[in-house]
Amino acid sequence: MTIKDVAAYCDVAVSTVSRVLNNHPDVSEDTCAKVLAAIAKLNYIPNNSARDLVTPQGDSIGVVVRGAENPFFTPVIRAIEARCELAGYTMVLHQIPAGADEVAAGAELVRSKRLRGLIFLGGRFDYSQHEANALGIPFVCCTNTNQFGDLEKTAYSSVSIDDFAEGFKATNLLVQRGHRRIAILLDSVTDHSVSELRYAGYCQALADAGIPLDTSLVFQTVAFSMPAAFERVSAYLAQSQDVTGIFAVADTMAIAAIKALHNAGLHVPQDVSVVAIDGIEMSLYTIPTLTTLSQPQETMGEEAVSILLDVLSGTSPNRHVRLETTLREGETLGVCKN
Amino acid sequence: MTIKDVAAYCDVAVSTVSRVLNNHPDVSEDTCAKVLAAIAKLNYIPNNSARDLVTPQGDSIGVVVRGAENPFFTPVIRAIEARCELAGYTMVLHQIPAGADEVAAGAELVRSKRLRGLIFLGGRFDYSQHEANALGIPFVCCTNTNQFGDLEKTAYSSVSIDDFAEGFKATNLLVQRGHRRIAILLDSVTDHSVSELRYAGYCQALADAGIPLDTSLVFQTVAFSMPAAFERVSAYLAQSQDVTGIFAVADTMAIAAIKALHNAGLHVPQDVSVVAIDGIEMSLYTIPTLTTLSQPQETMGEEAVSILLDVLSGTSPNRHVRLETTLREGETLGVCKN
DNA sequence: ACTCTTACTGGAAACGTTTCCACTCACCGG
DNA sequence: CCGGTGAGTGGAAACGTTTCCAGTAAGAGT
Repeated sequence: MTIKDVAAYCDVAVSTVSRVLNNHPDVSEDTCAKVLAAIAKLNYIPNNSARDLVTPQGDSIGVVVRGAENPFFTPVIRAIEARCELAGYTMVLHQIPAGADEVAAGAELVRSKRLRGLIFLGGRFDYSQHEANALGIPFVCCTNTNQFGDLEKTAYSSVSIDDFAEGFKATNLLVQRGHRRIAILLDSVTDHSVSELRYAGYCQALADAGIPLDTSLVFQTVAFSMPAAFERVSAYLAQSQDVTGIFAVADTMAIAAIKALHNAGLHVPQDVSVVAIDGIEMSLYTIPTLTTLSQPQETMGEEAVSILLDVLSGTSPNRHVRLETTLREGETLGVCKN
Repeated sequence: MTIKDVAAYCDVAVSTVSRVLNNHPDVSEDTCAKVLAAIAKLNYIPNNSARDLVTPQGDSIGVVVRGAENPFFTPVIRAIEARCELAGYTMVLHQIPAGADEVAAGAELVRSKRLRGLIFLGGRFDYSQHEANALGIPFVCCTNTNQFGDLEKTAYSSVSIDDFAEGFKATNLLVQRGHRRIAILLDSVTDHSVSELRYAGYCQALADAGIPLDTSLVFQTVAFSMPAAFERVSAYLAQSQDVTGIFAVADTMAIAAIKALHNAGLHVPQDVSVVAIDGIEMSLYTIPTLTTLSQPQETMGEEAVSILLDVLSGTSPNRHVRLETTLREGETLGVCKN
């Protein structure tokens, strides 16, 4: 069933059918109606590959998600897909393990699919010119931003919160309530991920409060995983219970930490306060409700697509967008009693 | 940068380059090496549209997810994508609102992308021959199965648990511990979704135990949403607190219910027991840990793709696969004290 | 009645592949 | 020395579109 069959069926040229298909202006009403009827009757479906072939550009946008098991990404991805759809693009989702190299995965995706742009979710915040060249198409780094480098010169775009500032803010929530034994629960401080920036904010907040950094309170885990976070906190509590506040860089980890505290017989927030960053829906329903700096997940996804479309259309150069969190006050933050 | 450029660059015919690209046997080692070098040097990327055009079949499998905000689907989708990738297919994900019509969405997807098969996640369990025809390509209904119709004659495949039996089992967990005021928290009992079957199992379990069905204990909500479940349970508790057991057809709803109970001053499981079906990771970390019948999420996704590939290759006709749940014993199930 | 527009339509090239067919050349056996 | 074989290669058709260009017919203006 091709355009030719349709053309033959209603005795017009293929070009006429094509015009009808693409809403071209100069085609008479009768012809248009006739063709439309034939299309419906024959249940004709245009072949997108052929269309893609002749039109210069593809119509797909790749999304590489590192650590998609984190429910934080779900609304972001949904927003991206919706926005892509609206703009006539197809979202091609590719999920990679938390430890994997998203640039390599992205390059592979570019190579095998017909992508016009790429969005990285949960990757690093830092990409070299060389990596950008290797990718060869515009890309947006979503959910984290390089705070250290010179953003003006980057060969890519980004949309994120100010991770340093938010890490600082979260830690400060604890500091202001008198906590001094404040642990941080994070991924890795050296992989150029969001953890590194939030950790820097944590360090700054401690420093400003005159609290020396105690590395035994830096709970590094892997992959934002709940089991890992649970184990790490449990292991610490088995040794010592002097911690009074925990700043988790992700809601999921915070929830796992609360469970670990609970299992160790500690109460939140009476014995230990917990704050996090993310604002996933689930953390509204934990007991106690999580206090967290909520990220605008939908907006992030939408903004990522918007930026990409702008760059693709040449409307604007690469840019870096910072969004605000909102403090979602839960029940896990209390005054330090010690 | 096309295959012609590569051919010109190393002074061979395009057909030769094509052969190298597709690992055809009869091409000499020297030529092969020469072409490969040129490809690398020129950074040539084959145009998939052109390839798709000439090869008879597309390489995409569509996945329509209804209510993707449910974290239950996350591992399923990941498994589907991994399996597609392995088989050389591209997964095209399309998320639709909980109330939407997945067949219409699927048809639209088939129309616009170049799909070979389709997987429905979280849709209905029942599809008519007419709908199958309209879709025009093989599809798998994943996560639920028609228990009422004659499966042998269906024009589609499915992979799921035995929703009726599991609904029965879950309810029985409560019955066996002496509960008689057992509520069910579900979506809609009449939309041919998973809720309907689990509800039937619930009714059966009650009937077997000689407990009359009390429709005021049937908590219908919409869209498996946590806020809706929370509101529904809260509203009931504001009227009456005589319920001693709740069977939630999804973990998410159970978690919301537990929160509602907690806010109403009731303890789980001392005052009210809660059981659910799903087994999402998060429910291992709730306080108390959720007792749930855990579905093999990865296996479901993998199986869905396997079936689809078999049907596509003609290896086997449409088939219906039933998987087993495993009881994940948490802390939300207790003996009825009344 | 003749040209000039205007409105529409048809024909054909082009997009970048794959694959079939035909061709060349070296080599082998007779 | 010659026909046959087979490996390697080139040429060209085909896939289903879009779009440019040319063409036709009708209607308007002279």
